[in-house]
Amino acid sequence: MLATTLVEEKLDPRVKRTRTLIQQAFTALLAEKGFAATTVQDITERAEVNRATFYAHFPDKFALLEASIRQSFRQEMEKRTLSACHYTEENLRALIVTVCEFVAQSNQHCTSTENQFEALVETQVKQQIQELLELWLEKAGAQFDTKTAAIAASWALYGLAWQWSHDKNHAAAEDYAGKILPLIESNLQMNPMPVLA
Amino acid sequence: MLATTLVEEKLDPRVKRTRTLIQQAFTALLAEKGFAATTVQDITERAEVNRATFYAHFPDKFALLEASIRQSFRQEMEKRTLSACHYTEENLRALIVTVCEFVAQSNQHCTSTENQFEALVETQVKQQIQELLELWLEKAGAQFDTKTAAIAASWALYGLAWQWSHDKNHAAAEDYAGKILPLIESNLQMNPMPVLA
DNA sequence: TTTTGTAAACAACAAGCGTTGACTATTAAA
DNA sequence: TTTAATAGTCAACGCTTGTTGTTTACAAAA
Repeated sequence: MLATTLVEEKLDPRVKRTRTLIQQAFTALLAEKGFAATTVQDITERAEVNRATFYAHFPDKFALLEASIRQSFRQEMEKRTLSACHYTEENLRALIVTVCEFVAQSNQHCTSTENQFEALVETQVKQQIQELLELWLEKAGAQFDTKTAAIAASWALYGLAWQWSHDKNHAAAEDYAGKILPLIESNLQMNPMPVLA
Repeated sequence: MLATTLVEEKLDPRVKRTRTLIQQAFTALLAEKGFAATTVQDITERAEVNRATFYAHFPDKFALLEASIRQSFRQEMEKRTLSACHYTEENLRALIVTVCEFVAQSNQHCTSTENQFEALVETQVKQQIQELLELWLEKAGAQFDTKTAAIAASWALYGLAWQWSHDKNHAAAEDYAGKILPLIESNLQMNPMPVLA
């Protein structure tokens, strides 16, 4: 396994090229055939890279997906400048919408029960939500156990977003966000009493 | 795939025998080698059953695990007569303890990052928690959206249990249950104001 | 430019997976 | 007891996976 620098600092141009080719091929195949149906061979053929080279960069196709998901969700959050800011009700609302839309979009790539795909998305997204919420709570100078609150809130949020996205005729993400906002807030202890419609 | 009756009603004795053998072999191997290291061949050799027969009963080893988990968690709940009763703070506390202990015990079978194993446990356990909580809420005649509340609570509960079980020197399950009880209750809207230590 | 490290290509490997078709054994009903 | 249905066995298949050893190509330093 070649050196995998998370921050892409001074990277051998060959490495950069190969990774880009693999990522592009993967993204395309994901849209075409879905995750389960895509083999490592498919990816390397499309990328015009040797199969052994793939394994020099990623342990398996799951690791590749993991990296893709993490990157694209992070981008989504940065686009909405979520990571930089602090806790407000409006920021939380924006986060909920972001998660809902991201999950909904992800699930287009997986036919019915591509279990492993969904599990990977879940892990990556949840982790980033949790980190963000913990940051918010600490910035807000919360007196209670911020870690525990962030865990509960991130799981609850992801679960609700997942369910919403699997509801075939779901409301607009913005409306749903309004509905579940007090519920998430109660996990963060940011309001005294949640009221669910 | 042979007929898979969830309730074991009038089942060909050969089928019964084969399934039992497979389940037993699987359970043993899980304890010995962990899930990832166990192959279908291992299972069928141990069970003294042809490999093709395995595929007549389960699509793959993941489906087998799924069935095992569902069954054993259900048993665990029944042992504590959780499924039969209604919502009380004490029952919720017992549920939390049950989940914590089950997750902790499950994770003994998976070395470090057996990701797929954990994901399967998560799905099965969460689903059953959710069903139970929804039942409790409806029995209690809740006026709000019980489905949404049950989803949030089950995800939050599982997430907290998971984190607790991965904390290498965690407190006793009973103590932890006491700590997070108000948090879970707030998702179920069963108390006005959670206070986290 | 030459040298040196290292990425990528290539070919071959053992292993596991999931499926198939022909044959045998068991079950439950006529 | 005979018979029809079906569960199980067996051997083989094509395919994907992850790995390895060798050779070639290239990037950055001397």
